[in-house]
Amino acid sequence: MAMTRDDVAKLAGVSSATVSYVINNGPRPVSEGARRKVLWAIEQLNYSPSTIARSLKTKRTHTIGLIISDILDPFLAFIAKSAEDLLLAQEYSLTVCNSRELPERELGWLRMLRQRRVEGLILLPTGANQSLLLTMIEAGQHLTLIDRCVEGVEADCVLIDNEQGAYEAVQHLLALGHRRIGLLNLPSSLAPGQGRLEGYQRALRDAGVPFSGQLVQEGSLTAEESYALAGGLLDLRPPPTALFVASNRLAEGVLCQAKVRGLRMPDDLAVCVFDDVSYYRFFEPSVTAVSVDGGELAERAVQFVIERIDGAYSGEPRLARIPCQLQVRESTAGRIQA
Amino acid sequence: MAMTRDDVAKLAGVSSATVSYVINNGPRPVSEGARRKVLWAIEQLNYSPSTIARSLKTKRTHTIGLIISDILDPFLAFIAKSAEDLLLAQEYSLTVCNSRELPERELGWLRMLRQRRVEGLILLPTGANQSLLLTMIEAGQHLTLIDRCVEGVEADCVLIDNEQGAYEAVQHLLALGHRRIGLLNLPSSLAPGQGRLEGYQRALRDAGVPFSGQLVQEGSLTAEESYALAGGLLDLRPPPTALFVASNRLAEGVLCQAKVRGLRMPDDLAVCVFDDVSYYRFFEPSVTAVSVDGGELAERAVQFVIERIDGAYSGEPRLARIPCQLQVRESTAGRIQA
DNA sequence: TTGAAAGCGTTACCAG
DNA sequence: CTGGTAACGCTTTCAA
Repeated sequence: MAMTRDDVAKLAGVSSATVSYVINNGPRPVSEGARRKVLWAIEQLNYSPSTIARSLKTKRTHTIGLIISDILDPFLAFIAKSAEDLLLAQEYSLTVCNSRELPERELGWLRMLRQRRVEGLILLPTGANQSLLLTMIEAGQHLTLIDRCVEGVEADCVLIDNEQGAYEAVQHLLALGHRRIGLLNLPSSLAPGQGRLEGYQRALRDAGVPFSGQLVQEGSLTAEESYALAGGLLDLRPPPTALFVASNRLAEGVLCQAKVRGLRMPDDLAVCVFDDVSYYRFFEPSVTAVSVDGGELAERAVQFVIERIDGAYSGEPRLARIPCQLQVRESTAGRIQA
Repeated sequence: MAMTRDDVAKLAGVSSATVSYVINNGPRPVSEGARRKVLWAIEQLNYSPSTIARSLKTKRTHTIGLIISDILDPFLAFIAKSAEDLLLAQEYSLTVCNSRELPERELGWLRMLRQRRVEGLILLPTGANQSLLLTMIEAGQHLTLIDRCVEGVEADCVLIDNEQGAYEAVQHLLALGHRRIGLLNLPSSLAPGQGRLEGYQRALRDAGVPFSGQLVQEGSLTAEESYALAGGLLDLRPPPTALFVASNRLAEGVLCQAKVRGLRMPDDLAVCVFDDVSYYRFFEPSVTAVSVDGGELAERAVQFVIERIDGAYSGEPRLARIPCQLQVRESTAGRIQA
């Protein structure tokens, strides 16, 4: 059913090489007559060239892979979308994979992408699979890590300034007079959780407020889990007057608890979230958040990986750090601003 | 840098055919000794087989393509994720593309996926590009349409029961006593908008409430646009007492307006949205929505396409219709239920 | 149980 | 300007 270049050549009455040259506009010129015939034959046969055969020959796939933990996370979805757009403009296509934070699944995708010979890889790593990553790098795979580094893996990396973002958020809560500030954190075994915890601690320290482990809970992906963890924090006696929540997924649990318990924000509970999500603006009350420009993150990651592919850069691993910005809204500041 | 099967064969001291057989577990048996040597050599060389060469030979890609309008739409993201999971379990991988509702972009992705020889295609169509779709089908491409049909294109199709969902939603608003119900709709030129409009109209008719074109606005993707359209509806004199909003993206504009104008839901304005999104549950007030099981939609679409590929089904185009369910919450019913 | 070899659909080199 | 042809890395048939 599928036509090949030979069919086109036959119908056009030229050689298959000529067909190639008109399709690729080069590398050598083709007479106008031949070109016309070829184009006509392509049209007739509905011929579509095979990327597969082409890749086998040229050893280029024009594909880059992106592994993230979960496309349902609005922040990650935005990164994926931004990366797709940026890459499309450079004639690359993007294959997006969800690791769900599971090393097993990450491993599977890494293998798969490797077998597909992606030319570059952008990875939000689980932290495991170091040995495969190392052998891939050694084999010449261009890799850019995002959001987290991986111990022992030297690669370009685009990080978020977690410590700074968390510091500002907690400082803001402290400035409002809160002294009993809970932290619902990502696993502190991973860099983002680590950084956010450090920012939290430093802010407390700078304000002379003692740190209490009781006020810190850690968890991750599922909605049920975050709901339960938030509940644990709110059950403390006395309860925290403010919560700093380390991610939008975790925040769902908190907002849910606030609703169920009838807590009014910010009076009964002030809430500040790391990761700004579109609906926070019109939430009731609107939600104070630490925002990170996902587009910028995607841009740096894409830039790093494309520069490696093009050979525009081939030196030491680079590090980019995306700054955060605190968006003060009603969930902490009250109806100060709409 | 990248090893080939021949390198492995050489190192293992066997033929390249043998290497193939151990990698693929067949189609013929390999002696334990040879197998062991091959495995060892693979390990040594960090060999990773090339999907590309394999595909060229076998004419199978084990890839299916999914084109949706926008991965940032939580409903679509959920479909993409569900499809990925389902396909992964059957050893297929999924390539997700965003058309942004633009025929141009859709065309580009269609061509790209065709060149990549995807074995199946799941498409949320813009409605354009019919001729390419037809030639692809004619060329044997397995296609499943989701959410909308395309005029003149005969393919398996998984639709949402828009008319029924909209009918129930509006009926619910009517039952609460609303008579001036605005509709913020998707473009009615597309099937979903069409169906939702029809459900809206039928509900009014059944209740003996006259239809007023004034109360209907149409628009689509961008946040700014939906905000403006919602504003238009709310500026009517007298304003509608209730709004039925045809999608979660459109609803952002409405919720935003409600906040800015200080409208209290449901007293000042009752709101019901088509598409249930996770945060509606803990929104303040929680948002009444028509929910559609995206997982089920994805499942049917994947099933259709895989059955075509396997040859398990090869008859007439099939149609599946996913039912909707009204989730009554506070934005219409008041604090009746938490 | 094994190896040799013929393709798969391209690209690009080498002669004309 | 053009056609023939040798790869690219793999699978699988055919003979051994």
